[in-house]
Amino acid sequence: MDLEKILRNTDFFHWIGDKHLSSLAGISIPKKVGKKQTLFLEGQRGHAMFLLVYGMIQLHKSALDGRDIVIRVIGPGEFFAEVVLFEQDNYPVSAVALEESLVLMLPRRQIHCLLVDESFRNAFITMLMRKQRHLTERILNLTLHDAEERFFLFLKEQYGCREAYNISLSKKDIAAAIFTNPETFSRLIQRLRHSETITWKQKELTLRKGFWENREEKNG
Amino acid sequence: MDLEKILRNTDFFHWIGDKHLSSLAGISIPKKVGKKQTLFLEGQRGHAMFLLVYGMIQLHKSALDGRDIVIRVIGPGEFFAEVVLFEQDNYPVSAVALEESLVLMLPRRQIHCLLVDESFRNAFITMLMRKQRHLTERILNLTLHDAEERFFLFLKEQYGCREAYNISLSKKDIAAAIFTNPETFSRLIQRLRHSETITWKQKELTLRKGFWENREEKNG
DNA sequence: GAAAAACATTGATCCGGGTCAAGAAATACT
DNA sequence: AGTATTTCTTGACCCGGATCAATGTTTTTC
Repeated sequence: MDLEKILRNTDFFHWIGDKHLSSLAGISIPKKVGKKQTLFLEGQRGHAMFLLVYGMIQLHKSALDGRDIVIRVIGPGEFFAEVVLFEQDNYPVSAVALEESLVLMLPRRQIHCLLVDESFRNAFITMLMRKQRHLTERILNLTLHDAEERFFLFLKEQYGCREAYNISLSKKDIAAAIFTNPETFSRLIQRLRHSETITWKQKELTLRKGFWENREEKNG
Repeated sequence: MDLEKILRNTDFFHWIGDKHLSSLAGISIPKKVGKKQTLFLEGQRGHAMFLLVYGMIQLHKSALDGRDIVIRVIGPGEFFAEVVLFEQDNYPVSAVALEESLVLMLPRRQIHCLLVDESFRNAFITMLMRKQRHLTERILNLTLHDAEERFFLFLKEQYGCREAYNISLSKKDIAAAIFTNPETFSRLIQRLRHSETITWKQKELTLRKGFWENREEKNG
């Protein structure tokens, strides 16, 4: 596996000069995470941020009453846990692999060195801003969309607008990602099946032809 | 008014060397914003971030159906609209003053120059991370607390844990900030009045003695 | 100071979706 | 394989809070 190539393919490292890129590739540590395995726990100390190469990672926070809230689901090419580079040493969320995944660990020290380079710095900060925007969208999403809309937004964000999907996540995990529970999600799926909006057997999810186009008009 | 002193008093600029601080004070443009006045609109072009000196600024986003969602309420000493420094030129939210406020405009160009300095850079990025964490908390808040809890969290965040508050915000604005509507908020207030948890006439809000202490036990 | 506009309260009604429970189906375990 | 455990589905029930509507109250405006 060619780390340098992987890094190059993320939109983030696209901007970086070869010199920095290869030095980064040199210091990044690849790590496989099996399905349901925990990468780190909320509150744990840590000195590295991560880049997801393939797979899917769920970031969640635990409430005092034991409930878990999914903050976001990370897809390939995305960074996470960058908070640990600066503000504090403890991971603010827990990270669990929803599928078999490969991550690169990027140690804090090296990232700090790279920040001296202006192009790297700007790319890094831009990435942070994009995250912030994303979280903002999620708040919007949460308050003014119902479960159905959140489901399709989830599909769009994680896999893009397609007509057929190969879903390896469990329904339970999807339910959590769209802030609902398995029961409600199951009912939602039934409704969509009956209205012939979707079919879903095993891992094969397909949408009614022209689904996204019609949806766009409806929502502007 | 001594800009340099104001800047020095924010936790952010605490770290900055005098040299940078005064150069920043030199380039920051103070601006008064009257109650209900708009500082900028979602989608508008802009090249400056802001620091709130006093007052209260509401950041909100408009949905397609016309509803407005409050992303957050900015208090004195906080930065906002920093997204415009990097990722894109357009403000992603609208900013309206909920009370008479004073802001400092910090033009993008100068901020970029300051980022070359390591201590400034680290403080800046740390500030971004803190925001991210804050948004994350807000998502948690939204999903697992009810209106009552959100109200007290709002009080705590905006004014701290006190027993008496002087509230200049309208109930309507508070309702929006805690993601509910005026009707529900009004009913909530009545409930709290009857259970003798609070009194609230005019701008004077007072909490039952020992309110916060008892609350802490209850919530861990 | 009167009219208009914005804000606040209260009541009646309704619904999305959370919770509890119990069975079915799929996975994992030895 | 057969059992155990987790996941998924379905039904019954309930509740927080949104919505609509009507009225009272405060603030703006001219």
